[in-house]
Amino acid sequence: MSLASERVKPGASGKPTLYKRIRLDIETRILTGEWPPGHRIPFEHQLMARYRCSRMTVNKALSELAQADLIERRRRAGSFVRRPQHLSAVLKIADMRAEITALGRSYGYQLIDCRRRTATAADRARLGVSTAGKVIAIACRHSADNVPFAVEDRLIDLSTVPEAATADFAREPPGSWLLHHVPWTEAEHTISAVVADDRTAKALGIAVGAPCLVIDRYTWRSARTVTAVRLHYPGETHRLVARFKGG
Amino acid sequence: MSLASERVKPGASGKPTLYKRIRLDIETRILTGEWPPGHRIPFEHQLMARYRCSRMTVNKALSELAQADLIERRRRAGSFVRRPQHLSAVLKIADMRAEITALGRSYGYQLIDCRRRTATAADRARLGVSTAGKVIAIACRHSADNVPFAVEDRLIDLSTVPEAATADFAREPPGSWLLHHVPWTEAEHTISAVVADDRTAKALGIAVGAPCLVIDRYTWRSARTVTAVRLHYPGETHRLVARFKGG
DNA sequence: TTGACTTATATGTCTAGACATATAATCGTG
DNA sequence: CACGATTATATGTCTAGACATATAAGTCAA
Repeated sequence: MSLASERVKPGASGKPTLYKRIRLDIETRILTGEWPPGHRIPFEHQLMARYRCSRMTVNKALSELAQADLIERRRRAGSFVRRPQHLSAVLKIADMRAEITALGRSYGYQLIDCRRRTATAADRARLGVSTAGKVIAIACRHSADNVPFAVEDRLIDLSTVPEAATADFAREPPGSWLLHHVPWTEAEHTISAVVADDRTAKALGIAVGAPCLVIDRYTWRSARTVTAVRLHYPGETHRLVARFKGG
Repeated sequence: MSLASERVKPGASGKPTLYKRIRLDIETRILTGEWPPGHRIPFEHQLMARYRCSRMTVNKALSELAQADLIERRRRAGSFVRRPQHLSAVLKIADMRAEITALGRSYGYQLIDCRRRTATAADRARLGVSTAGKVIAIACRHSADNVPFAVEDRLIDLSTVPEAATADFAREPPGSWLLHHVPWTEAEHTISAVVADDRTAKALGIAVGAPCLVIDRYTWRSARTVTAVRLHYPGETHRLVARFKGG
């Protein structure tokens, strides 16, 4: 048996691949606190020696850890364990139709109100713009198996998305239309809880005072506001669920 | 000028690097709908030809897109645009103390109740285990600047984390202790909205019937349940915010 | 037609180099 | 001592190969 055979070979003995093992090793040390925030991770060339592999392999492991925000990489200085992030939510932008049909339920859509107007002061504040261009204000409802699923209250900035003026939002939900016509570069989500007011309760078919989950989403395309949307979900029945892996 | 100079060089003209450009190109086509869900992305060797680069470069771009769940890669078959994910939330596991101090507020912690017992049927159901081992049940409160921030109701499976029996949860919040002593491999979050019941209202110092944001978190370590925790936040004042980039 | 075997192929991982680039550390100078 | 120039170094990206592996597709026999 040659000396080289001591090296961990890919796929050897059913184990995960080498770069995954390196990643998991480091991740474990971080999550157990053995390497606390601020700790400098061994340099790539040190990890090369420790795992007897090439730099690209340790680089792949470290890059993925950096992508996951577990470590921070600084040229010339090295890689450092980051402070744990705040409790933060990341909600993927998705189409309500896709969301509902993926649950195996039939999708329904009703346009409640759609009007085009010059942005009011309130509109400008909500969109975070200072100039008074045209906007479209939309109120609509999404339902699953003919039961109200969410009500949507949306503002679209026509100066960013002029094509939206020609879209038929009676036929197509604005979320779907935007997702298919406007690439977004940045988004912000805020999740909160409220109790249903009269109008929301009526639209969702729930009691006034019942809990609602509220999601506010702002979307930008290269520093220009695209749209601001507020979604009300009935809190008793709707849940946001996410499962994810740490390895 | 040589033929090779036609190739996009790293750092040329202040542009992003090549693999990032490839990633952005593909991402844009997906997000605009030009490549709909199910569409097969050009094979790596085709992208090599199109961008005149090595396979490792396109592989890095595609790997990152796969990590972001935008595409799915299947051996021998190719890479495919994934259906948009459901509206799903990813909440990073973080320490409540870190979360509050990061907001520039002082952290406070009060243990309300802590008892060790053999798992009841309800405990087993909540933890998703079938055997009746020992558990620790904890109720506590986190506050920011002496104002209640969240109440926590937690169950720890002692058969997975026997060391927890010796921890002093009157001194250290169980979330912090676990984060520093137990590496997790998987987690699941559920966000919902409820109205405060009597006990919750009293602990949070809000009115009965006021909206609350509820986060349920389950944590596993390699197929064994570690802990189940339910957090109640006052919905009027607390918000989960996340900002993220699409490029 | 169906099931078992074979083959072709796209992705998954890895190597041993290379040059680019940001920046911490050092050195010199006013 | 303060500040600007230089240097060393760790990361960032890339190449042109290699072999491993899962699997779609084709082949052949029962």
